[in-house]
Amino acid sequence: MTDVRVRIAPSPTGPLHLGTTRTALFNYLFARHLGGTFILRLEDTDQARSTIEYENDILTGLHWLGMEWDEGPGIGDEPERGSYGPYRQMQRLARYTEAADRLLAEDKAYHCYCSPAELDTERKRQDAGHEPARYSGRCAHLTAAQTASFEAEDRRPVLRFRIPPDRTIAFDDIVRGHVEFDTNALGGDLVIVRSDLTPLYHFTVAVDDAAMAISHVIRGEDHLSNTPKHILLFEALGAAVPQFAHLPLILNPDRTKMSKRKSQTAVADYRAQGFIPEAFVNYLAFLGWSTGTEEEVLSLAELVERFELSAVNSSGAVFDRDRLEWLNGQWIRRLSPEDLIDRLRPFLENEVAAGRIEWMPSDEEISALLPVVQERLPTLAAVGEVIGFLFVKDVEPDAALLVPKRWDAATTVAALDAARRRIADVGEVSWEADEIEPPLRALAEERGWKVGDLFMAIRVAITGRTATPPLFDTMVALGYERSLARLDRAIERLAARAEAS
RNA sequence: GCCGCAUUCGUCUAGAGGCCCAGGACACAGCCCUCUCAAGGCUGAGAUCAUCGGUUCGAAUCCGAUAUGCGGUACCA
Repeated sequence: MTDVRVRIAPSPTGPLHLGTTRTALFNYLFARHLGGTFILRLEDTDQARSTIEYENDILTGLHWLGMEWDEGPGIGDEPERGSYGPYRQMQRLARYTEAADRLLAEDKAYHCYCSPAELDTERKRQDAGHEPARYSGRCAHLTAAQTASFEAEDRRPVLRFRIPPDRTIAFDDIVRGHVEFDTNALGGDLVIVRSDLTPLYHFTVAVDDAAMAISHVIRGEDHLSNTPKHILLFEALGAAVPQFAHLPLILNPDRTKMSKRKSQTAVADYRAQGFIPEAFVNYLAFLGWSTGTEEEVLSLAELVERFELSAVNSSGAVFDRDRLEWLNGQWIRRLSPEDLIDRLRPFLENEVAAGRIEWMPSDEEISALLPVVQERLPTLAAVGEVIGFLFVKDVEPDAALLVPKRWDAATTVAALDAARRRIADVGEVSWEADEIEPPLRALAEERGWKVGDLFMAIRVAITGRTATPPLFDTMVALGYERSLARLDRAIERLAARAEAS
């Protein structure tokens, strides 16, 4: 068997897309599982839309997810690595020109002088007549005189590849099985070089896959219909035809192909929202594939071990953010404390920058909080919600929230006041959760209050919210003085309000 | 229009002729745990396996038709 060489070929015309990422993942898993080579090639021939920012976003995102490639740009400090380069199509232009010239010389391609407007009216006419849209082949056999006349009109020709008529192109797709196409339904001769002499996708992909000795083309289902064109091009180029595997599409909730119009598609956005790479990769791997066992939470290395291309599904998969969040929580809970702190730090800094918290907690403070925080984080970005109230000078509890539903304001003031005294009695030296809790339970029992009501009043007074980590751990984290101060403030505010009404 | 691909709980999926009047997970509901929120545990609801016909002793699994959906049909990738 020949060497396994696969590639991901993103186009830097937008930020790293979820679909591209999933395709990259499956290529990566396939290559690593078989000990093959994983290649990154940048398809940047659409100069109008490609930018260096998008290119960086794509490389950064792929690195972030841990899918290291063996050949291509952006490996370590090198501009690129690998002996099949260059890996940017704009740097391979000479190769496309050479291949195009060859096809032209062999009469497998020809110059076409039809203008876009002419082609457009032709298509409209076909559409109106319920005919399949296809290029008529008007320029397929021009005489020297006709060519000269077009040139005299200063028309700039495109290069068209001859699609042979009446042939059946068949291949065995690794995920879909046997697929056949009639070459008459391919839309006629294919433009492979623009009138400005830049090459087009179908052409560059075949030239490059051949030149880079790609053994398996693993890509989205949206390319299935293009495959016969590619096969014809491989043949014309005298190259071996690789194996194909067309992956099911990732879908919007309405089951159309996932788009940024209807879904969040940029990987960088998920990263910014506190999803971690372990979860992301884990989630994506299970879109269209599964191990066949009941395992759900698997690392990249475990996925590599289990991956089988032939086990990939053939029907599209709706992206389910709820499930991603669940997996993210699973992975966050599996992180070591040191690791979690490192990953949380930028999100806390972001909270500071956004003014949602007033200062940056120290590593020691975060570390002390971790046991109660870790299981409460669906995403890293949720950290502000969970412990942010500790890192602001004051909270301003809503008076309505302060009063438990079974109580009135007067009872609440009395209860907070009594609690404040018990808490003060604990003293700064004994300031531990186990020391604070018993006297407050005793207080509730003495007064015949529901423990939950008392604790809720204290919780809101101290944190300003009704959902927090365990109360006494929270108080310890806040500190003796600050806890008492917040209680005082709450009592004051509530008393003033009670009087006023 | 033409060509192609697909169709199992709301969603991701298991299932490759009898183990399936269909299993797991997310989401949802209830209960337990519990100071709230989570996490965790248990239980539940949820799929006439798109429809029709065929092959077979037997079909979610094989074949055909139909329907529906999606993808492609560019001097985009």
